[in-house]
Amino acid sequence: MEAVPIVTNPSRPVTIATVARRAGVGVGTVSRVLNGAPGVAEKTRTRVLETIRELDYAPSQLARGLSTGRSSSVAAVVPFLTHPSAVERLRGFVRALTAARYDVTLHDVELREQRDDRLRALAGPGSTSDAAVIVSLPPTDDEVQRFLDAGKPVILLDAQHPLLPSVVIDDVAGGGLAARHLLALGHRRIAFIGDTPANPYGFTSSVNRRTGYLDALAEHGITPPPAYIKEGEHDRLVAARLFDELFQDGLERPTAVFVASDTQALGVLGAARARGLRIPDQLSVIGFDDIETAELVGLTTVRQPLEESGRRAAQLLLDALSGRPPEAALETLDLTVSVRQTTAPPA
Amino acid sequence: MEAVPIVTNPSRPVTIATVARRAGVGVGTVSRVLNGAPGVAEKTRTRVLETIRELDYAPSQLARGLSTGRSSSVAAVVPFLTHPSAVERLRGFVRALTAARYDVTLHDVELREQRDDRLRALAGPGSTSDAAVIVSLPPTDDEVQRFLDAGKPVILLDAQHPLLPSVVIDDVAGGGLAARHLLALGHRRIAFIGDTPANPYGFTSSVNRRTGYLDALAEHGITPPPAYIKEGEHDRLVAARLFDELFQDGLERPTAVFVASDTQALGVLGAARARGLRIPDQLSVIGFDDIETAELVGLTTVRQPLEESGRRAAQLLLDALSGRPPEAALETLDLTVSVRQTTAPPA
DNA sequence: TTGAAAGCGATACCAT
DNA sequence: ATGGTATCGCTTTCAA
Repeated sequence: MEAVPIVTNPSRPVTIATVARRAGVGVGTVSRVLNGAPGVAEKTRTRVLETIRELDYAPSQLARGLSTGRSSSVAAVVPFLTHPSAVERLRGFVRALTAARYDVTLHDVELREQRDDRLRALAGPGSTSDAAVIVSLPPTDDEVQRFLDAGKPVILLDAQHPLLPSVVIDDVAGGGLAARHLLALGHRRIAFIGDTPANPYGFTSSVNRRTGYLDALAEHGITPPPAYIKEGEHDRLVAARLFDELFQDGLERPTAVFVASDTQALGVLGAARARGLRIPDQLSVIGFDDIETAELVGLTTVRQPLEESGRRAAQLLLDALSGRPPEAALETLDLTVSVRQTTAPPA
Repeated sequence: MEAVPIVTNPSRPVTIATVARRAGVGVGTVSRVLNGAPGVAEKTRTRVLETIRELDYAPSQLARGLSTGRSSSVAAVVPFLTHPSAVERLRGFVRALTAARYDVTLHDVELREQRDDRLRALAGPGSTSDAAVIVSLPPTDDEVQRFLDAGKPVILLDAQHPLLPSVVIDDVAGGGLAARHLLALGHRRIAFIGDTPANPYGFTSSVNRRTGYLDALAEHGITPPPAYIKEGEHDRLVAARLFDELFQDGLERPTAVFVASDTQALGVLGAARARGLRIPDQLSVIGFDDIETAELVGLTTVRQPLEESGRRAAQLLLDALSGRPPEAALETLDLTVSVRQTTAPPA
């Protein structure tokens, strides 16, 4: 007794020609039906549709793309590992684009070199995607120019460039928000821990948040000692180390610390716990971003609408793709302070 | 004075023909160079390569795909929002596939209906991807058959099917691990909170973990009262509610609870805190998965190698794509207990 | 070693 | 309203 073959359909793959033949029409007609083009008799349309169903036919996206010059797919360049916030943005982006029947190809960037390669490849010819969103990575002028030359719409999300539509927040204002929250509670000795300005990706949010923090303090006539400002690689453990440095020298201890990202704030929280510091009684901590974990651990933080930012970027991209002029070159999202359990008046 | 046009390259896009013409060779030769095919004189190859560089040419993936029948892209179907663990798996997967020069298209699935649509579309003709990985979603026999018919390799990650290579863990063993950790600490009244077996996606890990838990308890002659076993939607807040139910009736309070996923365990932790329960003194909590947040909050949990599972799935997929026979139809990853701060001997 | 030409599977224009 | 055909940009025979 022979083994029953698993493959049900050993025949040639069904193409538009198969459908046309079977339905007794030309390929042009099938194509019209497929694309809802006008000028097809109702009776014909029905017959074709039926044949399509019988054959379980679906047009090759590849062939369609080659023919039309559009692939219905967009690229998302994301620092996947380094930024949890990027994942939440991506979520909003993918959802909105899926709803619009676009595919999203994911380009994880964790190394400087990858970043360069990806941007170069995506902008060039040969790339499959119709457009791209770049998350948290400011492109250089040359890179932008390449995209422009290629005629590919690009949206910047959490990054900015004069020639590209961007969805951002006002980091300076956000830094001010954080500092003022602490000031309002009565804190005067407020430290800052953030990302190094010399980071390989060109992230600038941390420095801007620092500026906002310094401005707010200045308004209150406060100039923090240089030792209150610690910057290092955007990493939880590095942030913990920086926090510990605050306790070395004969430095007067801060009563509060503003950490420029939740990821780093989480590290600070851990380090503070390790020191036996009661939070918020002995030390207030405020983060920035409001990633999901922030809520889980009760971290007070400056909230930016991460998922919504993804949706907005998607919308701008869809606008650009449909040839509509961008509503605004620069879209700035609102910030609020999510007050939770890590901030309180100083002892 | 005229405005300087931004567009540097108003000319027709550069194709393989452009390169061929410019280099004074046929397109076939350029193609051979592009693909490292043998039989090209070194001198010719150099000239072509140079021309390619001058023109900043890159072959159209679309055209190449249409011609070869392969697109160098694979689909990843992921319950993005419902499972944080899925993101970590995806990370490993994307990394490995990027290294192998494949594109990954992301298919977020949050609704039952989306799940069905996506699987159907990806298996059918017309789909761009050469293969697919499906994360945490067990496909039906019909769905599997469609993939098989289409000749598209599929790997299941955190899911299982007799006809498909799968990367999984032994959930029953894992449940046992969790229970035995608590038993070893001296606990006897151990509750269980998990995902509902009737979930719309067909996730089965929770029931299996429950089985392992029950078996381990039975080995110690313990049969937990039915009220100790709570199941509901896989959601943090739902888990918190289920936990609260443990305190209703005249039920003898458990000294420990095994929660079938970290996401749910985080909810339980919150609910316990809200009740003023000191953890682990008054109550031990152990989760499952070891997502990143688990470490941050100090949750004791059963650890499965999430990112590595993604890498393994990628490897299996690459094997399948290169026609090598799958090394094993079923790959089972190791589990360990990450002991942190939420478990201790009962008071 | 190389060039020419036939597909790959769609779309879109041109007749009819 | 519909069929036929050129076209998209590449790979891959087939000759030379």
